[in-house]
Amino acid sequence: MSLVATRFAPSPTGPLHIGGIRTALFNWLFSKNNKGKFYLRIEDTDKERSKDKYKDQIIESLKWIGIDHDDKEFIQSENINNHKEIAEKLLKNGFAYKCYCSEDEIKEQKENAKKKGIPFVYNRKWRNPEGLEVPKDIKPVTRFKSKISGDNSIEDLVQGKINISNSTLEDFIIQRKDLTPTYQLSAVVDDHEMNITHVIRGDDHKINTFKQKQIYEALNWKLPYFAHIPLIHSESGSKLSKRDNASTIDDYIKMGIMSDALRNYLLRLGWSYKDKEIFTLNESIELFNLKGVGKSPSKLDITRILSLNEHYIKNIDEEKLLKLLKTYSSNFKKEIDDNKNKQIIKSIKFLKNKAKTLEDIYQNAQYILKDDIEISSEYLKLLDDSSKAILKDFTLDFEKIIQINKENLEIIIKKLIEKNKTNFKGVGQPLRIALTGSKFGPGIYDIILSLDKNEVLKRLKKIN
RNA sequence: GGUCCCAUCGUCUAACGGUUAGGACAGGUGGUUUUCAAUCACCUAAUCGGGGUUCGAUUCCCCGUGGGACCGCCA
Repeated sequence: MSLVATRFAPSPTGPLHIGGIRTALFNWLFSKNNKGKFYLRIEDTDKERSKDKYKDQIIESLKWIGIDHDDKEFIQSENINNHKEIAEKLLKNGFAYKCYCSEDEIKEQKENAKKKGIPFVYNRKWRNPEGLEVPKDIKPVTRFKSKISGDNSIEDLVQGKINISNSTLEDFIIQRKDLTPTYQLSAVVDDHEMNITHVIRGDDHKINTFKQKQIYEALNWKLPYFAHIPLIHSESGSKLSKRDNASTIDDYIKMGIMSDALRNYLLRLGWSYKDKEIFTLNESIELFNLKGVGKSPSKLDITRILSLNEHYIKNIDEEKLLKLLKTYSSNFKKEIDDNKNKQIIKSIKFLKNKAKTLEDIYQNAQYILKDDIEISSEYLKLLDDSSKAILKDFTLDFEKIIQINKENLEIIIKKLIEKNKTNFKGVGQPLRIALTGSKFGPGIYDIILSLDKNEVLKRLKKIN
């Protein structure tokens, strides 16, 4: 058994959002840093909302960002018999009891509490069933016999010591009326069976910890370490939810964000190491620790993601960038034909300098990717007679060039500028429009040099 | 409402109780430039408020204020 084991335990009730990805990342990083294990557990005990397609999507998302789990993923519902057995054991040993309250009764208690402005805590009616008659028409739930008095505390690896008064904890349900176990029970049983040593999760689970701790104690099981990391907030300032826009991994992939960039962004969101901003995967494994995790929630900042992405686009190996671009294009745009590879590699040096996303590269490479350049009427208007004359002159000179390079092109263009008493723009803009169909894009020399000579001539002649 | 947690530039964050409170992103100004960019130089910008403790608080304590999480037969 290894010293450290962590797990990521999402419920497959929707696509993973990046808060979840970050939790997974921190767990993964922590276990890698400690040369331990990292497991994935699919918490699918809510049968109505759990979907296989989400399970697959979650696994895909993790894989995309570079997180791999040890062993096969653990499916919580497959362990349901064990959960039930433990519930029985708790019942038998007096740590839990059957509660025959009807749903209406509970509802009434809740409304009363609301009216009085006091917090709702189930009134523990069936904790002591003496003198109560068991109703025949009600299937009972199983409740855990929570401590009523005293204080309780946990030593959290991120939050420090957290105290709570036991009186605020209710006798929570561990088994539904259909006898299926609830989260509080299943999570504890599975964490125990999987020998999880460190539970790293969002701090929305903080209160659960006190409930779960009591289950551990009742069973005489060793309590794992807990680390509750602060949540990621949306721009609006509240907990990131599945309903927020652009918060799933797929949304970022679609935007043309690369996994390294997102990984780096998520790493630095809530965690820091001195002044360091850029971390390779290996660096992040070596340097990650729980001490560096802050306590306050952080806001999602898309410009930061973009700027990190820009950094990675500029620094990644060009062959790899081409591969990513092609994957991106075939997934979300138009497939890039292999016969364009050589040309793109040649151009990627300057294309990547003006891109924040893969989509930007794709857009700026349109003049290469499209065999037929279309010029919108708006731009066509810019090509007046004098511009056309310049293009014609350029064509004549260009045809004569034997060795096409920047120096030779400069000579021609300089000559044209002088002859027409204009500036570089006077020559550059018509050329750009003729060759790319756009006013924006890479430098003129870059464009010409990256196109085949015949292709340049073809495009120029089409204008005149 | 109850319980718990949090609080440094707009954002992400540094700072053994002693720093001109640092960095990054964004923003601004200027240089370079054929468009858009990129790039280079420089600049703006923060310790939530009030009390303590201390020779000295961003840092420790208390109160307030603000924000968040939880309060499901969801996980």
